[in-house]
Amino acid sequence: MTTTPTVGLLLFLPYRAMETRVLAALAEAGFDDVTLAQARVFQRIGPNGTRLTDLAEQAQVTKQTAGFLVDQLERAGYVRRGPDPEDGRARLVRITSRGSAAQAAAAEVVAEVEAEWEKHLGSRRMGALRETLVRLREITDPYA
Amino acid sequence: MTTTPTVGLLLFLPYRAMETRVLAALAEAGFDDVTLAQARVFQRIGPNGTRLTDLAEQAQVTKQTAGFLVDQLERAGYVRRGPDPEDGRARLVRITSRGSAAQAAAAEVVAEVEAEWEKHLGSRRMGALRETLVRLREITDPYA
DNA sequence: CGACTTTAGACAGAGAATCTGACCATCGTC
DNA sequence: GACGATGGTCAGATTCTCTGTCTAAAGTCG
Repeated sequence: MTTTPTVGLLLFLPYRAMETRVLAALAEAGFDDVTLAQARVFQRIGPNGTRLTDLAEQAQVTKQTAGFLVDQLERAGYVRRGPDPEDGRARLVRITSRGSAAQAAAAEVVAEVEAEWEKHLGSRRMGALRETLVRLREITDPYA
Repeated sequence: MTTTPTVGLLLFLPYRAMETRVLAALAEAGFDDVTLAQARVFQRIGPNGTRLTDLAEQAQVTKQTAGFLVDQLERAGYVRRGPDPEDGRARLVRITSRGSAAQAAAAEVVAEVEAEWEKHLGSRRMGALRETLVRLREITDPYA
């Protein structure tokens, strides 16, 4: 198969490569109880906490699913649920110190992989890629 | 959150948008019994048939999972399993006429979405994106 | 204020997707 | 022809995800 795949699939390949690398590195660093699905939600928790509904929306899963994954992250000590001062119904999912450590480890690998990509592509192309993707996000991400 | 996400996540967003659009269009066109997981495998079946093991490898799932999904695609009439003339152990997964019809419908939407992207980005940027992704594939896709 | 609608989240149960482990048949090699 | 590697299946367990239903707290409008 020497046919060039669609842009869609071409986008997916490096994304998956990144995801795989990050998850492997996390496991290596002792965070070996995080699953891919959990990481996809975890990744979206902001520094000041994020509501479950927002997490669900951004990860494009139902709030039940998001809740299920947050339960696990909570049991593993990566996040905790707290009240939302601005809304009595809502609860904020916040990152614990263990969660921060994991995030830091993840960020390190992300930087490493991005550096590899930049080395392969050249910094001009890498910069253009980043910029193009940001523009593309405008029409492909409803939560931009 | 106005922070620019990582390139990894930026790659994912348009990919998912494409995937969602294609699946919705397929459902619209009467192919409403295909799930996302099935489509991800289906997408990789070549015109001359593909072995289960190859499908599994490319989709990065176990051969059991690939087999499970192919079972469903077969039951729904999108593919059929046949012998592999070159290897008695192997069986080739081939696309049926119904499968081809679905593929054609999918290709149509892909072209449509890519046209939207090109309109938004401009043809120069779109071309550069495609080229950059092909290069990036060299170091991120073990099956390139 | 008080009734109505919406929103945030949880609980329960079912279904889909994925994995590990064990197994058989065929291929390639020596 | 024996032996390790490869392609595929079967069985069972786990993980992920969804639909449906429910409660509590906002928000809206008379």
